[in-house]
Amino acid sequence: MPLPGGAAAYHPDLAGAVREEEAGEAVPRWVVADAARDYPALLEAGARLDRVRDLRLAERILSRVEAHEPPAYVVASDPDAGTLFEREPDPVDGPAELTRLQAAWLDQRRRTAHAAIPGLGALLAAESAGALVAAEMGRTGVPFDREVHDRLLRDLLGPRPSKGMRPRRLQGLADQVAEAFGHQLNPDSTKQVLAAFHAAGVEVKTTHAWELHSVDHPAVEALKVYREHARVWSAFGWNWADAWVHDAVDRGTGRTAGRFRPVYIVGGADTGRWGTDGGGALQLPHSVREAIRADPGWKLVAADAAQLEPRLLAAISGDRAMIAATAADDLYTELAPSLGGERGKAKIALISAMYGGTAGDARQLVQLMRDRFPAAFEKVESAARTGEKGGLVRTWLGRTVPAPSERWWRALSSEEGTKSSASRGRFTRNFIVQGTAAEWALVLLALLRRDLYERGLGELVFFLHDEVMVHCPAEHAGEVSAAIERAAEEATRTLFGTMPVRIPLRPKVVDSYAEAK
DNA sequence: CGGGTGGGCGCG
DNA sequence: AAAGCGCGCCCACCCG
Repeated sequence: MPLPGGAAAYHPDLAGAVREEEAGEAVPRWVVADAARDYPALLEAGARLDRVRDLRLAERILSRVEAHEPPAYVVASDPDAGTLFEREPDPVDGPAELTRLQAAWLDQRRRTAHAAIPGLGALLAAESAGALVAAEMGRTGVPFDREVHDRLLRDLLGPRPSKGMRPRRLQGLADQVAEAFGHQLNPDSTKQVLAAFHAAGVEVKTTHAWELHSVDHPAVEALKVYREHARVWSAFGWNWADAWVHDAVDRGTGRTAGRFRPVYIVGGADTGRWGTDGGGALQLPHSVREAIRADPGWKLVAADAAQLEPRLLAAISGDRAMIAATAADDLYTELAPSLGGERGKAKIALISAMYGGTAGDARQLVQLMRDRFPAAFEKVESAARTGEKGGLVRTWLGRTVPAPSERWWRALSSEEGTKSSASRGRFTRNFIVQGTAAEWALVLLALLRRDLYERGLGELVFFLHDEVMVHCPAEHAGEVSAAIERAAEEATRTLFGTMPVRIPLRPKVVDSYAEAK
């Protein structure tokens, strides 16, 4: 499917044709050049796509899969190479764009087969489904109550100030910081704050909260509160709402309702996690979440996967003892007897193993991991070792790390080499876990999206790494909760078959996002 | 003056 | 300077 604008040249009503095909007996899998670019216009015209292959997203995944070997298309002995266009379906009398899309799609299909990675087809399908979800959620938006948001801001900051001024209470905090130092200064200026601490005889290297934590000076507390409030004001305050919250006309009632409409970037992170382009949807502070509210008569069903990454580490490593522990709702509590005795220690042991932490208790707790869960430990260790040497690692379904840069290889033989090598090792160590978690979530989204649509239960409105949120009529909330739990189960089976790993998604029916978690 | 970078901190 | 992963966003600051 080429871009809607250009498509009009040879199809006067693309959206209409799409609607017709989608309603037909055999639902197609559309080949799209770039759903993020092309799908919103179709949605606007009322044409929903059920299944697609997104060539742009697939290309990125494939090119990284292939980074370790010569590209398939220059391998002369490849029997497919010469037959590419012979296998092409009916010739198309369309713009060159269509021919190019078709060739690109066939090429990707051949390369996918050539890569011989069992999960790769599923990954490409899931990534493409993600593109649909992202566009649909971006269009739908998160239900958002501007009045509640305004009240939260006023309580925290004081009334909305005129342009160029700090809110009253924020200015009060700035004054407190200045008073504590005994002179005027801009608390937003690291340079000035650092100089002020030095003048007061406090020899800190940075003004990070964690470094100031152990500093005994009256400015510390005021500065901490100032920064918290300043962040809400600048990144999630009135100006943010003006830019990102729109009014939507409520179905039925005709009332207008606020909708926060971020722009999601599918696969924005190397690990396959999503990013956002403006709007800060993935960093919404807890302090403003109360403003995310269901419409009257509707509910939000918010669900998050507890300890997603360690559960996936258990699965991808095949560590039998750890897989058995995933039967528990709280993995950390379950593993505490084996990992340091307390829940908190078990958590540090697992997180440090996945992140490559060595400080404090971590080193010792990671040793416990090695002793008690050797297969899980070896999985992340070997990923780290591979990365340190410049090797490539993959997620369960085959998403591959970007190859190290030329600069990285050059640095390897220099003074800096040890540091960059260790850093790369921590990245690849974490990549296999975070990346597999991202693809589990993608599969979940794809399954849930279809189920919600087919049964008309509600709409996906938010996704955040290991959380999903559905907005639905109150009477559907129970069914939506069940659908979410089922989708999680099905996603787990899709990735891991009969392996007895458990990855529960816990739905909670709420009126406001602040009540979730 | 406008773009690029680093500090700092929000989220998972 | 997190001891340890992945991001985005804002501000101050620097440089051309």
